[in-house]
Amino acid sequence: MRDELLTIGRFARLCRLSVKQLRHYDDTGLLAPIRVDAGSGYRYYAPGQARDALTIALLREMDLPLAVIARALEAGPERRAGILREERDRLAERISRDQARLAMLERLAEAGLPGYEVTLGREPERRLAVVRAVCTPAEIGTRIGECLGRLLPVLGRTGTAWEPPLWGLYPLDLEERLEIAVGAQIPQGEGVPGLEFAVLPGGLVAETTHIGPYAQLPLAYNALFAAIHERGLRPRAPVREAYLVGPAEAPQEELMTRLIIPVQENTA
Amino acid sequence: MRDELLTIGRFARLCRLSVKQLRHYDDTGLLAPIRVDAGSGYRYYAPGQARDALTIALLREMDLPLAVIARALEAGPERRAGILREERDRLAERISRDQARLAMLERLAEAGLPGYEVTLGREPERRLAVVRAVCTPAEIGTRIGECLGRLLPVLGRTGTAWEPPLWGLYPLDLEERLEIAVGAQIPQGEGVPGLEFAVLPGGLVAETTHIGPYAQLPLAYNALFAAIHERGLRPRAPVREAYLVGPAEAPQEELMTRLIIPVQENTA
DNA sequence: GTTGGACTCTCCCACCGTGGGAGCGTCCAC
DNA sequence: GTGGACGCTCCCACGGTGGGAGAGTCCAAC
Repeated sequence: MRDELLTIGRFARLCRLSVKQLRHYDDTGLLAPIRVDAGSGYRYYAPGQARDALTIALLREMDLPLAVIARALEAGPERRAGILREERDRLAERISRDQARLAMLERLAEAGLPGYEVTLGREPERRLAVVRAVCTPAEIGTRIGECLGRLLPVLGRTGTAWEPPLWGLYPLDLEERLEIAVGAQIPQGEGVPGLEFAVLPGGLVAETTHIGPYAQLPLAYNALFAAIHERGLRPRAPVREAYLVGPAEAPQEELMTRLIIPVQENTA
Repeated sequence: MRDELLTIGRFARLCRLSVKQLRHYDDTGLLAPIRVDAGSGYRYYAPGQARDALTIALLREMDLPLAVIARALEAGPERRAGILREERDRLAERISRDQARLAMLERLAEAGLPGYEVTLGREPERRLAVVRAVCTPAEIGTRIGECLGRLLPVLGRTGTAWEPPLWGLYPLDLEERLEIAVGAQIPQGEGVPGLEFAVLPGGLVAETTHIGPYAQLPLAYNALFAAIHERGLRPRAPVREAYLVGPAEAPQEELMTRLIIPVQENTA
């Protein structure tokens, strides 16, 4: 008999969901029982609702948010496939983020937290031809690439004899709106037509060298900032990165980056 | 001057944490400011606290729970490494779970939700020699392997002419305490010394065939249960899996499994 | 018909970490 | 001394699930 209705407990066991979950799905409109007794408030489900409930259980197992599941249930097959593809991409992204985290954790567990030798030194003044950009922290990688794509052709076209390495300039704080820049040191005076000119003042700096993927730079910055503050110094913008061995020259694992932060005595 | 104290806002920018976070870490005892003004309640941080704060930010970035971070901060270097290794393993596990989810999602997005052809049919009675086990849902894979490890040697030793495929028996509901069994069909009568004997009654069943990794079996069960309930039928334990092509014979992608659920007319 | 036990109801709280906002107090430089 | 930036506390929200209290309901066995 198709008409036989099921109480919430039976239905829950049938669909591998908990009673709590079913009530929650009712409250949020995701899956309402086919009948609710007006007097007692008892929920009754039809066997035919098991398909939806099972689908919900399945999609929850893949960690889709309930809101997304709701859209997927209401949508037709083609839109549903689109939604699932979106979620697949979201999940793929999370996996790659997690893999980066895993690598960092690995490194931390083996090398320990310090691991970086921080030195104080003096930097000479440097004159750079730079390209600037504004972005969010997540976009840095892409934006830097774009800046390089604008910087290098101009240097080539104008025959500028720039001196490696390439430089990256960053603010001290990782805010939502970051002003970043990529530059190349140019030999003298007055810059390159079509490129902005910038002077990095010389003076006291703290520095360290990071070897490995850029995703693990935070480890190095951690050590660097910690050392700076422990010495009672104050970091000053912009933070400078010198790309000693860049992505064009070597695989991720062998990238070499010098991190340089100008510092100032903490004159209170 | 090392003695200069920082207000919460300054300190937050320094450590790439939000003010809200710092207050929360104070409340939970993870990182207390070095001084709290008794009158105004203002929190003041010492520059030397930046190391801890930066470490917290770093570990949070790797998604470690605050409680774990707290333990890691208090612990010495060697215990810290141990904690980090644990977390690394946890993360690795999550990644592999997510990868399984990703594969299922992929399949769902491309093949759509139905994808399985469910047929109704009649099964003959089968006599099995079985090995039983009790486990949680997560342990199924391991336990089944163990059962096989107990079943096959006895069959070989006794020279029993069993008929492939191997069978798995499962309860209908995935509860915390699952009674599962693995069995082989034996030709006649009275079983095998040292093995339990079981009879699978013949009768009406719903069935479908799954090709692919076991992690994606839920997709097939979803279709199967949905079809059963839509036809107004009632599933009956035990659910039977026939391992037509098993892990010993083929790679994950080519595993073939027949899912069989005895059903009963819904006599109300 | 009654009783008892299994089931169901609603409502509140907890987890975790973060952010938003209200309403009010404090600090410092002009 | 005044304005604006900054600080404080307290509450609520997100996501999804579980636990538990206290009360009501259903049904089968007696």
